[in-house]
Amino acid sequence: MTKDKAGILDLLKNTPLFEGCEPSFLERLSDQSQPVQAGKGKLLFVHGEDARRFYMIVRGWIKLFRETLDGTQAVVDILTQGHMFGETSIFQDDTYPYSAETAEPAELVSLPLALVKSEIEANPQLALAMLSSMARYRKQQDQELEHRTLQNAPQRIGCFLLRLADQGSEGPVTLHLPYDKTLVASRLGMQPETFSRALGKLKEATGIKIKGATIEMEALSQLVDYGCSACSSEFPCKDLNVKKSGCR
Amino acid sequence: MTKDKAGILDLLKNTPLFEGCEPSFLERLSDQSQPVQAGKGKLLFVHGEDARRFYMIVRGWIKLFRETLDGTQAVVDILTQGHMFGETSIFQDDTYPYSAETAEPAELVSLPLALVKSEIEANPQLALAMLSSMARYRKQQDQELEHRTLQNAPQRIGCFLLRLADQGSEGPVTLHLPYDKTLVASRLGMQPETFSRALGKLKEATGIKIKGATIEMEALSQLVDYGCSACSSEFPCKDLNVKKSGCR
DNA sequence: CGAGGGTTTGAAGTGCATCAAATAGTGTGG
DNA sequence: CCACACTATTTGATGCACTTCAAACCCTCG
Repeated sequence: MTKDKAGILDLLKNTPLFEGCEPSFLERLSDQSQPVQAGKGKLLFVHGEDARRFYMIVRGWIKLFRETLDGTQAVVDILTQGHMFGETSIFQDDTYPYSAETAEPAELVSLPLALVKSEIEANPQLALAMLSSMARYRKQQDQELEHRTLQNAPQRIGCFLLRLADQGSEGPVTLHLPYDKTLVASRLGMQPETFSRALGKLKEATGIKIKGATIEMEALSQLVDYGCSACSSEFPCKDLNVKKSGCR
Repeated sequence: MTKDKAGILDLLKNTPLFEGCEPSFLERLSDQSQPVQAGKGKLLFVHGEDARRFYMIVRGWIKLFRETLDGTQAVVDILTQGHMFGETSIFQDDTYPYSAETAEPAELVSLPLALVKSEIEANPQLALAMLSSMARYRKQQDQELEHRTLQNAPQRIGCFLLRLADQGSEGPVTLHLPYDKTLVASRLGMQPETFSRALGKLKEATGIKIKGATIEMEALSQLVDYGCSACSSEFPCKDLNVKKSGCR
C-alpha cells in the first residue's frame, strides 16, 4: 500500500501543519516526495547530519534518539502514523537535532526541506502554523522534564497509559501497549527490568489488570488517583496525548 | 536605574527577537510597557493563569517552575538580564505554561502580549525570528532531557560550569556561580545536599578548586574530560550556554 | 552578639540500575 | 503439530546514586 504521488498529495492536504497552504505548493512538495519502506531497526538519519529532507509517517513506529560518545542513548520520542519529524532542522543550522530509526517496520514519505523553508518565508500562515505546532511540542517536552524530575517509575507508566487512553470515557477501559515494553521503557527513561517491576507495582496499587500488552481497568480514575497528584496538569490533560504531536 | 520609556525602546531595539521590526511597532510596545521591581521571592505569575503580558529582564534572576498538586516543584529554567519569558503563551491558549518568581532581587519590564500577537501575524520576519528562537530553546530542552537521563549529578554540574564559561579560552579559568547553590541544585534537578556532595566529587575527580561560589581550574579540559563523553554534543557546545536563550 | 538563611556533613533509607538467570512467547523448519 | 531457536519479559540478588531527615557549621547582616 505504498503511497503514489496523488496519495501523498492527499496526505499533505490533510496534515494540520499544511492547512491553509496553496495547493500548488503542496503539489510541488509531493512531486519531490519519495516513499520509504523499512523493516525494524533501519537508521534513517543521525544526529548532526546534514538535513535535506524531513519525514511523514504513513504506518509503523519511529524512534527519535540521541547518542553519547560512549554509546548510550536517550530516547527523545516515539512517533507513529500522522506524525512528522526532522522538519525543525530548518531552524537548527540545517542539521538533524536527533537520530531517527524505525522501531517497527514502517512506511514513510520523505520530503524536501528546502521547499518548506522557502514557503515558510513567503507564507505567514505556514509560519504561524509551525509556531503553534512547535509550541504544542514544547509543552509536551516541558511536561516530560517535569515528570522525570517529580514522578517515580510507576507514576510515569500510569501517566503514559492515561495519555494513551480516551480521557473522556467513564466506564471500563482496555488499552493496548502500542509497541514492545522495552521501547516503552526507554521512552519513559527507565530500564526494561525497572519497567516490568514498576508495572507490577502499578497493578498492585491501582487494581488494573495486565495480560501481556493488554491493560484493563474499571475506570481511568484508578490511574488518575494514583499518579496525577504528582503532576502540574489537572487530569483531563488534553494536548498531551501520546498520539498527538507538535513539530519535532 | 529604572528604565523610562525611552530606555525601554532602546532595550527592545537591541533585542535579537525584535531585530527587523518596524520602529513604530517597537514604540507602541514600549508605550505600553510597565517597569516591575521586585525583591527576592516575588511571584510574577502562576502556571495556567491568563497571560496578558510577557517580561524582559533588566537585572536580577528569575526562576521558572511548575508545581504539582502535592506541592513539590520542578524548575524549568533560571533566567537573567537579556532574557524574555512568558511570550510563548500566545501559542498556548493564552495561558502561562509555567510559574515565574524572582530568585534574586530583580528589575523587569512587562509588555503586552496582544500587540506582539498581532504583529507576528502581520510581520513574517518577526514570525521567523520567533521560530528560530523557539528552535534554539527546544534544542536546549532536548539536551536537558538527555542530561537528566544519561548524566549523573557530578557530570551535570561539570556540564553546567562549562556552559557558564567562555568555551574558547585555553588557559586558567575562574567561574562564579551566578546564584545560590540551592538554586543551581534545583536547576539541575537535584537536592541541595546532593549538589554539595556532587560538587565535592567533581573537585576530587577533576582537580578544580572551589571557594564558596568561586571555582577555579587550570583549563576547561579538566571538566571536558570528565563529563563530555556522556553527552551527545561535542565539546565546544555553542548555543547551549547557560546565559543564551531562546523563546520560553 | 545573635538571628537566620545558606551550606555542609552524617546516617539511614529508597529507588533504580546492573548483572545473571529463568521463563514466556513467537516464528521457523521439519 | 512439535521441537528448536531466538527474542521479549520477568525474576532474583546486589550495588550505587540520590533522597531524606537531622544536626552542625558558616556567613552575613542587623
